[in-house]
Amino acid sequence: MGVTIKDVAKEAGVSVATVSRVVNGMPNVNEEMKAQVEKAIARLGYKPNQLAKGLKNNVTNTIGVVVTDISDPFIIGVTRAAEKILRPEGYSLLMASTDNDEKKERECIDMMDSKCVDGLIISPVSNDIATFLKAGMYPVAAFDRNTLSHIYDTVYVDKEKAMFSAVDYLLKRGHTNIAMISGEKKLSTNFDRYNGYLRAFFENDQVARKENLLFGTFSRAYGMKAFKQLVTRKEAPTAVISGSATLTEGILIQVRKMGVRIPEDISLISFGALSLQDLIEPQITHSKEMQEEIGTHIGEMLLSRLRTPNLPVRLKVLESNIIEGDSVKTINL
Amino acid sequence: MGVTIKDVAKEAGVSVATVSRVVNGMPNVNEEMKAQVEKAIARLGYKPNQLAKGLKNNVTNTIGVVVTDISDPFIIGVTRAAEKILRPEGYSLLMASTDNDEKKERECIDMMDSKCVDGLIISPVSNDIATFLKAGMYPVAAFDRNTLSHIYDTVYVDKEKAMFSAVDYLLKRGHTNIAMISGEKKLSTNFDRYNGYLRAFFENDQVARKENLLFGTFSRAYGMKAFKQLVTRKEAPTAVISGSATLTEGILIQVRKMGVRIPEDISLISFGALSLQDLIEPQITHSKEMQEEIGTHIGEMLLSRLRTPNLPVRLKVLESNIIEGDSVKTINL
DNA sequence: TCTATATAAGAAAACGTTTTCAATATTTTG
DNA sequence: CAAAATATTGAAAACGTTTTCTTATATAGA
Repeated sequence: MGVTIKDVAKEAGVSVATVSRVVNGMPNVNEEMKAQVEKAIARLGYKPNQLAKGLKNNVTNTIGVVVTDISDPFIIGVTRAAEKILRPEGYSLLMASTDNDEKKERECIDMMDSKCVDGLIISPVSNDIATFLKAGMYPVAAFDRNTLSHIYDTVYVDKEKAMFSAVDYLLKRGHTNIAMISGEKKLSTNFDRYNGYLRAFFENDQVARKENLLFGTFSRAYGMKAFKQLVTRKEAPTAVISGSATLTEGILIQVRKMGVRIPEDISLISFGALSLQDLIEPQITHSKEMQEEIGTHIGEMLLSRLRTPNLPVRLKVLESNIIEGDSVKTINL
Repeated sequence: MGVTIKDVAKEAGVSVATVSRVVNGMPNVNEEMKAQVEKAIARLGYKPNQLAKGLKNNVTNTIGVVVTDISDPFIIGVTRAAEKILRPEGYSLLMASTDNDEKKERECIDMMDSKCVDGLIISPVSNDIATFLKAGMYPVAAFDRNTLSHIYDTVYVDKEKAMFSAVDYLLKRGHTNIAMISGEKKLSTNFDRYNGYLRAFFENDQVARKENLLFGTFSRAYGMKAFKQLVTRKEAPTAVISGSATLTEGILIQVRKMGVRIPEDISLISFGALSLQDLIEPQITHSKEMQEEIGTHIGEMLLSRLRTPNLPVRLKVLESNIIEGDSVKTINL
């Protein structure tokens, strides 16, 4: 469609091979010729076709990003941080949302595959992703879920520990009826949280109640719904742990709607800070989502593996501590 | 690298032409052969190489998205809405941020060009973008800036009118010392605002002051800085208009930091609602950014033009009305 | 039965690159 | 100055597709 290397060759009166050599800065090309060719390139405005280049060289300078939802602030934060690492190295990002749907995830990966991405950034939904991913055999970096950490480079926050800390924090302050609102049950991140939740109860010699663990979707809507359900129970929990910033937003909207007071009526701990945390009353006690750190690590891991493919598989576990606000009340025993 | 059409042909004992015909559902292929080929495809797990396909057919099923910053909530909102339209039709999104830098913008467009995107979504920075964009001649849909509305399909919010409404609203309530905090001065959107600002003063027989128009970047940091500067002036404005939700966030953080009261000490109108608007005191009087509407229109425009390229150029102008909150005080004259 | 027409399948060119290989021109060396 | 080494160039194959053009086979018409 546009100007091809052949056009440049004709314009400069040389062969396409020579033009290619000039374009790619190969040695052994006469200075005079080189100047000729460069002039022709400028005159015609030639840009190498990356499709053809990719087909020949097996390199597209494109990284696929397969995530749950590209409009989720957490995901965006991670992606943007990774982009900051990858873009300066010449990579661009091909993005697709899976909406936490295994079928869509598979489609996305197939698409990335057939578009020959050089690498993949993924927050895996399905556990058997490896079976249909291995065909490609390009570098993969996973985050937020640790189901694939034995196969692919992974960076994730230790959710078991984070949840343990949150529950322990609450138990130590006299809460025992502690609810957790989280996203899709099948995600490994939720299994980790579940374990952390149980361990905290176990170590504090308390007994957890099954009905206090609520799973739905990482959305405002579910945050609202779940919180409402909790509050209207006969034995409403004295504290709630929210699984993500987005869920917390929903919870807070519901809180205001129902006129519930935090922390007087119910205590709240959030996984992930709100984007306008500072402007909201009360300050929410939370553990950081660490989008920046995750994204940066993901970018760097991918980059290093693109350069030296047969590195050993790496796992980067980040720890997130509780940052105290004013949303937890101490109960007198 | 992976399984090619040649492998399938060999496996099925037919020619590549036949395989291609089967894959693309072309007529004139024997049922028996077809079954053979399909079995071979399944056995080998063949996926057509989109690079090769794109090279041959001039179709990549990829849409380039060249925007100021992929982590800006407004941009994300638009992009996600467009993705909802485009993805089901088989397109995926190749994203790049320009950071409002003309050079970067040009690089991004060149990159999209050389990766042979089928179409482009763009919020243009530079005004002479058309000169280096025309080479490609693929469908382009622009938003948020109207500099290219005579050349490319464009959807944008009438910022002149929106700003007029905001200023008029304030003037009618007794404010005359009205500041505006906005982003990069060179952007057309700011020129429109400037015009709206002046027109409101003119129609209300008031005189505008040049020093009340502040331009910087669409960032929290600039919102904080500009607001501080305004408030510490000897003749501080009685009202501030913020050019974007992100700027408003910065302003509000500064407001809290400095202990300024809204609207008692200073009134505020924001272009764009905060994501947690409902949770913040006071409710901010604002005009909607309309991300969803913009993104949906962009997606639909692009889609229709991909299908029928020689449609006349379309311009969709959206109107945004003032939504009243509690952040504007009426001054007794 | 012989020719005309559909139908089915393959061979090969093309898309825009890179790269190997062979050919030529230039320089160095003895 | 001849031979060997080196530097420069171009022709052509290859990457994985699609598609045009043949060709072979089957069906129909006379």
